[in-house]
Amino acid sequence: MNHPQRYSRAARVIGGPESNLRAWPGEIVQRRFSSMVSLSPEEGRFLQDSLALGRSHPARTELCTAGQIASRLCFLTSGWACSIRILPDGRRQIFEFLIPGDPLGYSLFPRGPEFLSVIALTRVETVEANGWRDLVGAGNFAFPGLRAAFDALDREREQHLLDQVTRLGRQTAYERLAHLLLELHDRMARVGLASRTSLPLPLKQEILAEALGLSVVHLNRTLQMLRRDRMIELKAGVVTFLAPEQMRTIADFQPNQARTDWG
Amino acid sequence: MNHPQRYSRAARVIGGPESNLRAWPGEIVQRRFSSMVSLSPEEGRFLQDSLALGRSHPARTELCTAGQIASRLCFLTSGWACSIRILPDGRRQIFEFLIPGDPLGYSLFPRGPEFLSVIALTRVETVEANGWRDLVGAGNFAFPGLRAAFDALDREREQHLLDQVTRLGRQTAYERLAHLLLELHDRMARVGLASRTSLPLPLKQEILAEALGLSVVHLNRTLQMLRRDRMIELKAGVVTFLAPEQMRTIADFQPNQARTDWG
DNA sequence: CGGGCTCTTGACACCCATCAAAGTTTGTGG
DNA sequence: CCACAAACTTTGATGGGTGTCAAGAGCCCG
Repeated sequence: MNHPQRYSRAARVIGGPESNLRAWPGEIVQRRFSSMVSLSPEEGRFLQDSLALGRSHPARTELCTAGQIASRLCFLTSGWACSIRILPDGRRQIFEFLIPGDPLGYSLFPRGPEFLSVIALTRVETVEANGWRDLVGAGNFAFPGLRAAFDALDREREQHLLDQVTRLGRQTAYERLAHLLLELHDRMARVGLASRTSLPLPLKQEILAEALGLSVVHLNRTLQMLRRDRMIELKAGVVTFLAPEQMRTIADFQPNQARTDWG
Repeated sequence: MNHPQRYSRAARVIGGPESNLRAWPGEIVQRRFSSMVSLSPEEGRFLQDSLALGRSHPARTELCTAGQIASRLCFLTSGWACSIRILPDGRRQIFEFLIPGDPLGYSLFPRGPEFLSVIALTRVETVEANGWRDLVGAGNFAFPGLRAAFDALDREREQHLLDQVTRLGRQTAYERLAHLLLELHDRMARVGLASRTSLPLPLKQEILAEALGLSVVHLNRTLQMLRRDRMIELKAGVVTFLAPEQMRTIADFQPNQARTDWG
């Protein structure tokens, strides 16, 4: 189901993110960490050196279950995934979207799929990190920046969940969708995968509906309302924001607050 | 606004939980920890000795903001509280209820009240714990049981949030309310504050509505449907479960999975 | 060119919010 | 202990947001 592939650091030289060659997967993880904290040169090197085994997974694959201890620390380096719960009667609720740079449930504890599963929404590339045992969970003061980064990742995940609760509990379909699009744009932009006004969004409307607690039909109509109001354009899987400030107000969108260095 | 009061361990002798005298507040925290992990005698003693300053807060008081670093570790020893977000237009969304034994946002990071606030729903007693710096966050292997307990607390909070998302996103009002009541009963029973079939619930319907993303009126009607279907009785702030198994099926309620010792 | 997917649109029903007002309980002061 | 006010619960009427069912349109891919 997945195809292991080893990277050497040399690959970094030949392929940047814009290159046609396969990009060095550490690039995106590096950007993700830098968007939250400042790493020392040693920490940056440790991070790069720890990233070893790359894998590719087709869409719809289960990337990890909460049923197994996530002993290996993995990052998404390309593609989209989500964490989801499936109810016995087939209803599906998406908790959170995962984009390149995000960790794959590194804090998962053995719990069944009725608790949570992580599923690839597109073709996805992951990279496995080694030597993190002493950094995650147990304290390690040799790399305070990396520790801070993991704390920030936890806080960011918490913010995503709380925002998700607020959307579902207290916002209309229109506000929900606007808020989610702004969140995704914000996150993608922070790792350099979105321009200031546009967002590549390779998701079926069914997926957005499952995240926002709506039916596909109603999600479609809401999307069209956003277009009719000239809030967004949507062509070929790319959302363009036409009135981002107004949208932020309508959706009560608060930008991410998890970063620790405000300088 | 709050009235500090010092406890000595001797207080444990004179007042048990059923006593008219003020109960030793560590009792409930002890039960909370024991419901998740097995503590060694030394760990139990450390836990008890760390609990020092008790405080009392009237209902509607703000217990802690996400705006201040929660440098002090606090536990709720009596009464109910909740974590909540208030939108600019006044809409309110409750994220989670806090019951006796629960920690009060110990992992909070400086973020404003537009992120999250913790508010007392009834008169509330808290107790402050000292000497935990090295146990929470940084690794401490002298007390593996306590470390495991904090991990379990994190996982439980995560479960509550994911359940909350599922309720709001994919369940009907009837299922939502049933699920929440079962969760609260489960949690209260685990710390010895609920019998096998009943649950003291000192909450206004308005509060339940704010947690479940419903209007007060509709929450009231849903409550009556549960009564009409002879699922519950509700008298004088006490819920009695008449068909708990059937209710679990309807609400797809999964009991807590965060505990580490399954023996 | 045909067969799935996905997106879109329409019709209809229902769940739930809102507004309003009547009951009921709780709290408070005399 | 009573009287009264305030808060909370309950009930009714009405409208709107959203789900469901169904069918057509666009698109991709074999």
